[in-house]
Amino acid sequence: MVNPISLFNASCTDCGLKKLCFPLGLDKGDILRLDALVKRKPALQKGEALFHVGQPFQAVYAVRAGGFKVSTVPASGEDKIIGFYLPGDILGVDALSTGTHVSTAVAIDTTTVCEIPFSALERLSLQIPSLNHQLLALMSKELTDERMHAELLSRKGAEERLALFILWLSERQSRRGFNALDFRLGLLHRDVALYLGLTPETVSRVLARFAEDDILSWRNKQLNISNLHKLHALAGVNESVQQCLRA
Amino acid sequence: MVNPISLFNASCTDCGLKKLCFPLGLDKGDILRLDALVKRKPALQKGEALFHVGQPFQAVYAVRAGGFKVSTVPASGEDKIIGFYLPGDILGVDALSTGTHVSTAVAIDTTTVCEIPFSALERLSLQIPSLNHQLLALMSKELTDERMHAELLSRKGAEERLALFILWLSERQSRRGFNALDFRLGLLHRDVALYLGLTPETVSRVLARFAEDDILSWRNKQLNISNLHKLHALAGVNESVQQCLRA
DNA sequence: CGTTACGTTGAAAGGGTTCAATCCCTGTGG
DNA sequence: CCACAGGGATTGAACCCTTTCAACGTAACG
Repeated sequence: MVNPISLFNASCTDCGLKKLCFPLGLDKGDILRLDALVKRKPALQKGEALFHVGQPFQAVYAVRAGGFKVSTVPASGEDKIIGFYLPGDILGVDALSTGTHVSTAVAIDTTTVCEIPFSALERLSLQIPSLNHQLLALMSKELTDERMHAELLSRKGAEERLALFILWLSERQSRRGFNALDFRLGLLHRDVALYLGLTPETVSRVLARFAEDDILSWRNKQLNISNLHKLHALAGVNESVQQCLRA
Repeated sequence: MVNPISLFNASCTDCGLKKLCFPLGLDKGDILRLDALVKRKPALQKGEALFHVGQPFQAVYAVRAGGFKVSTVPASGEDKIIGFYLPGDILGVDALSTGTHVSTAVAIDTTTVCEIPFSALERLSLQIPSLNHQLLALMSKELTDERMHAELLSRKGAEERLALFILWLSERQSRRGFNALDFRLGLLHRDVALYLGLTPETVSRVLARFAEDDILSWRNKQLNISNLHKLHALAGVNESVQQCLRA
């Protein structure tokens, strides 16, 4: 019989997400050294927190399945939401400079992560230049994401914000090898509203309008984009945003 | 006679900003090695660009005097503004992962910078762990700043946005050793508006209200805060924002 | 099957934007 | 030294969109 734990404990080498995750750009030997640091953790249930504001920073986490919403307050996402993390994303690095987590990550679904103790990672990165570069690139990605968030929030209209947000999600889906036009989205309207600086009511109304115009439908956590072109137009995508989308 | 170029070419060791800049946390010898990489550049005039969107990434820059506004478009800040950089700040790192600048930095005053070639910096950082850590901390600071930007943009009211923004500037001033309640601010209302997702008209109106209520005055590029307490109240500062402010 | 939380829909109200006119400051040239 | 031009700042009024508050519908869970 195949060991049932083998999948759970899949090494970085075998992981389907290695092209999105840390191993990107590392050679086989280095991946093994990285792999030795990684601790696979038992799954978190929806609503459980991976880390809290104020907690000491000890590790970064790679999402394997499920996802997180991250907010700046201890409560489970009642305040402003500053980001979403999906499979292949790495979270926790925002605590790097202070040594203390400044945000709280809450699972939006049943979620599994890989834990990578940071002190060991930092030590290893001094020996593997490309890993060090990876670390910087990771921070850079965080920066790009946060910038996209600001871009979203600076849009005046609710339609623009939502259209661009969904376009972004779609882009992220396709990067993970999933269908970019039809995918599951475990987020609540409320979460999206908190992320975009809107109210759930507005989100609902805009989505209704989108459905009306045959642009997309989002029912029962399933998002289906039927007219990508119109969505692009509504989002007001320009060159610089295009770059952020691709990043 | 004292060599007039000596001030211009002041080493990191003698620089008044070393507590804010890269050398932070480095010992004397390492500062010298860092210093060897730094190129002091002639001053930029108001409106001149330090780097453009699309330009290859070769160096990061530390602001010595003056300041920059950074936007995501090639034109000189006509579109959305994503950040301001003041003395002691380091800019350019957002190009790190792509190798190409994704933003344009334009001087808002007569401005002098130190240029640090990045490839050399990255090489040196592999030899000096604390410098490597500095690099990560720098990225982390960029992240915090961008998060603050998102925080500002997610505020619903114009008063809240402006109040918090000014509070933030004040905090940055005091960190540089300047008067936190009365300082020069080379920004146009228009720049602030573009940064905060508002119109110049709204900024003007809110500032008029602030002056009316004896909270602050901003005339002729001179900003004077007369009632910090009220400003805090208007900004709706909470714990997590407080942390961002201090960061 | 009922409870709870989320989603939807409606009408009213508030605040920022927009557009346009005027003012003010700066720097320029006569 | 003064006059003029230009860009930015101010002020006013009308409009539009989001928020707010409330009620109702609906899906998931025990």
